[in-house]
Amino acid sequence: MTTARRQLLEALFEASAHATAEDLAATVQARSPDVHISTIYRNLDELERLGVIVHTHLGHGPASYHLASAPHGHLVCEVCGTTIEAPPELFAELGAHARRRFGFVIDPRHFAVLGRCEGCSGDTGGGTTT
Amino acid sequence: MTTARRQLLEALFEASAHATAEDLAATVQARSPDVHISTIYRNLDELERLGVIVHTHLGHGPASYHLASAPHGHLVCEVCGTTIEAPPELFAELGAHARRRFGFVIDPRHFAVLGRCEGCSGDTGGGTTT
DNA sequence: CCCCTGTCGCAATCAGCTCGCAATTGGGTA
DNA sequence: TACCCAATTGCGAGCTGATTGCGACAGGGG
Repeated sequence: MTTARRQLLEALFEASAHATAEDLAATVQARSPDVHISTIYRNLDELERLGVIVHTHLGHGPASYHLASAPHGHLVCEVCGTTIEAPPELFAELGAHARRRFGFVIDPRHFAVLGRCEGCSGDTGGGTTT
Repeated sequence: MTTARRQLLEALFEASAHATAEDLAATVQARSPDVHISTIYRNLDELERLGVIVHTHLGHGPASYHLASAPHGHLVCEVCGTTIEAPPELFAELGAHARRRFGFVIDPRHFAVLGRCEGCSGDTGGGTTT
C-alpha cells in the first residue's frame, strides 16, 4: 500500500535468503532513510499475518525472514554458523511420524535444526563424554 | 562447588522439564534469596559447557534448560504452546538423511520443532494459502 | 477539497541475557 | 587451624532484539 511497505517487499525479493529485520531495514533505508525500524517490524508482522513471508529462528541471534513462496527448512551449524537450506522433503518422514505418533503437524518452514556441518562434525574435543 | 551451584543443580533436578533461567532462579532464590540471576546464567552456562545440561529454544520466549541425561527433542505447538517431548528416535531418519545428503550431523536435543498439536491442527483459518 | 482511517516516525520501554568490578568464599597447603 | 590464591559471587550497568503508545501525516472516498 504505502511506500515503506512496497520497499520492504522489494528488499525481501532482493535479499535472497535469511535476511534479518535489520538487514531489510538497511536495504529500505538506503532508499528511504526515514523509514523507521519499527515500521519494518510492523510491516514484517503484517506480511507474515498475510502469509506472504515467514520468519525463522536460525540460532541465538535475530530472526530471519524470507518469502513464503520458497519453502525450506534450515540446518544450522552450531560451531561455525553455516546455514544450509534443506528441502521440505527432508522433513517428510519426521512429519509423518510426528503426526502418526502425536497427532502433531510439523511446520518445516519455521524452525532451524541445529547440529554440525560437514567441516565441524569431525571432533572438536567436547562431545564424547561417555 | 559452591552453594549457589549446588542449589542450581537441585533446582534442575526438581524442575523436571523445560525450566527457564528465571524459573530456576526462583527456585534457588526460595532458599537463598541472595543468589543473583546473573549467577544463575553463569552457572547454567558452565554446566552446559560441562555437558551436564542442555538448553533449548522452545519458541519466542526464554530458553529452557534440562539435564543432558534425558535426551529428547521437542514438538511445540505454535498456536497453544503445548510442548511434547519427542524421543530421539523420532529424528533418526531426518538425521540419517541430513548426514547422507549434506554431511550434516543434527543435534536432536537442541532444537524445537514448531507446528500444530492435535487439538490445534484442525483449521484455524490461516494456513491453506495454496 | 475535506474527512477518516490507517500508517508512519519516534522515543521510550521491555525481555532476555551479558559484562566489569570489587568483595567474598571455598579449598588446598603447611 | 591459619593462610593464600583463585574462582565465584552479587550488583548494577549495558547490550541486542523487538514492541508499544502517541501524535503527526498521508492517501483514498465522498
